[in-house]
Amino acid sequence: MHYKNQTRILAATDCIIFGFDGLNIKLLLIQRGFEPEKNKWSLMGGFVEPSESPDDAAVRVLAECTGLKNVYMEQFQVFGNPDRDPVERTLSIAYFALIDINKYQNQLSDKYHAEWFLLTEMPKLIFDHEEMVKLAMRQLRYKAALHPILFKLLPPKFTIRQLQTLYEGVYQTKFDDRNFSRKLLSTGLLVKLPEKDKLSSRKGAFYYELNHSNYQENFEAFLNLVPNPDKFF
Amino acid sequence: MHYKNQTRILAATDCIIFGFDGLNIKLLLIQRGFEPEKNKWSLMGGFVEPSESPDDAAVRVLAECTGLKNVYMEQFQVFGNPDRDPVERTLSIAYFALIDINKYQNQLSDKYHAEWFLLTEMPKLIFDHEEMVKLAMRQLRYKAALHPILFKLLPPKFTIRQLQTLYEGVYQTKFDDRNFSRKLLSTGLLVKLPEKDKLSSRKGAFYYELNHSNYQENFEAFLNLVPNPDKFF
DNA sequence: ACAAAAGTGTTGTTTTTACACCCATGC
DNA sequence: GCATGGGTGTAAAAACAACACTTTTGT
Repeated sequence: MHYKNQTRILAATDCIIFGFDGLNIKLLLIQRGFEPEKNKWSLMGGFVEPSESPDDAAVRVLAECTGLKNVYMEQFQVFGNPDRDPVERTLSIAYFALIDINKYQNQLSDKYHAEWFLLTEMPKLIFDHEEMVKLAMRQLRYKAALHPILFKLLPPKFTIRQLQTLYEGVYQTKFDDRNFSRKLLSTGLLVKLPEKDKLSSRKGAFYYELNHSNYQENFEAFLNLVPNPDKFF
Repeated sequence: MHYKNQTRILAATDCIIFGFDGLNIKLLLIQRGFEPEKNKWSLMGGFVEPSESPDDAAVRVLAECTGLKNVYMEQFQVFGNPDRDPVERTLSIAYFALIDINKYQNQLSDKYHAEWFLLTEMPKLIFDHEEMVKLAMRQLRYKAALHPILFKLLPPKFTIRQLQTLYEGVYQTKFDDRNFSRKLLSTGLLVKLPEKDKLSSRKGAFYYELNHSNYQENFEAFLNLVPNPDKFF
């Protein structure tokens, strides 16, 4: 049984993969492996297979391209202009993913020619992928202003300074150190570790890790680590 | 030119249409006009046509079913389990819409057998439409806690009491009258009109309307009309 | 001893909450 | 004149923003 007189179209997922190099937000891009636009820079994407949901497809594609599983991913928008893909009509369900850049070991970078790019040094992308990046970045700012998602970009142990640098990179602004760390610590999301990071200063800065049960419980609660967040959208 | 060895699938939009009857939130449902599940209750939906984006399709379907244009609509989630439609695989891009229930004149209710339902009196729905409704409601609560979208459910002139009843309906709780009206008036979104609504009390309550330029400017700003919003998600 | 980053407290302001009484009117 | 919902103020608490100095330690 099937529906009559309806047009079936391709469905794909594309994923904006964010990482943080300690100073700036980066995007993981690949050189497209097939025609058209072969070897042009592109987001990681792939078609939705018959047996999988779009979410499944996005997870699979990410795993294929990066070797990573259990990654934070969020569906944020469908891109569906009839002519967005010149070959044939393709709906793209767009996701953004946040990964700890250290976990991405370049396993597959030869195969896919993947590379990290600063947002300011991003090459031209195929199709409507630049628009996707723009919207993903906006979505990231929006969501991160309310919920503690940026932790997903950091290694398990991190200093408050690293976290603040991350927030400052995302919002392209400076936050007051004292207010930032006070707010952060008052959330109860962090556990202070006995070790210090001695790489970035003589004195050394204490490492923290997430209190995972608190983190999960408070994930949906509205946080306010970003002053006047709406001015950034 | 087309992509080889890929499966094309149907793409549809479904729309959760919210209205407010002065006391409670309602949903507009229709009896499905074709097999399978003909005459079962369903969300308003339709297939995405070759020449239109999903957003276009959602707008068209809403106009066809209700006669309404320029409606507030928001894409909120793709539903794509391979077996969600028993006939054949169909992706559904889900939207929610907020309409002034008075504007819906039942123009087409005969054709589509459309009816308003309280959430508590909703009939069984086809496919995964009940899950869609649940998620749409959650999305509505989330968004309305931050942005002044609920105004879209009211007529152009309304009293503060009506608005508060609306918020109380959405969050199923009572708000403090004085705090609510103070917060609301302090947003600068409202303009007091000289007329009063005399229907609901002897004294009469002043009507307000939106200050449209302020409204558009502040739409993205985070509001706080709902105390402890996260407890509702 | 000095350079470089870490860490920490106070104060004034704003925002939020909780709470109770008078007002205007139609009947 | 009374019942009904409309409308308003205040005080205490909490959250927030602005701001500067001391600590640690490797060189």
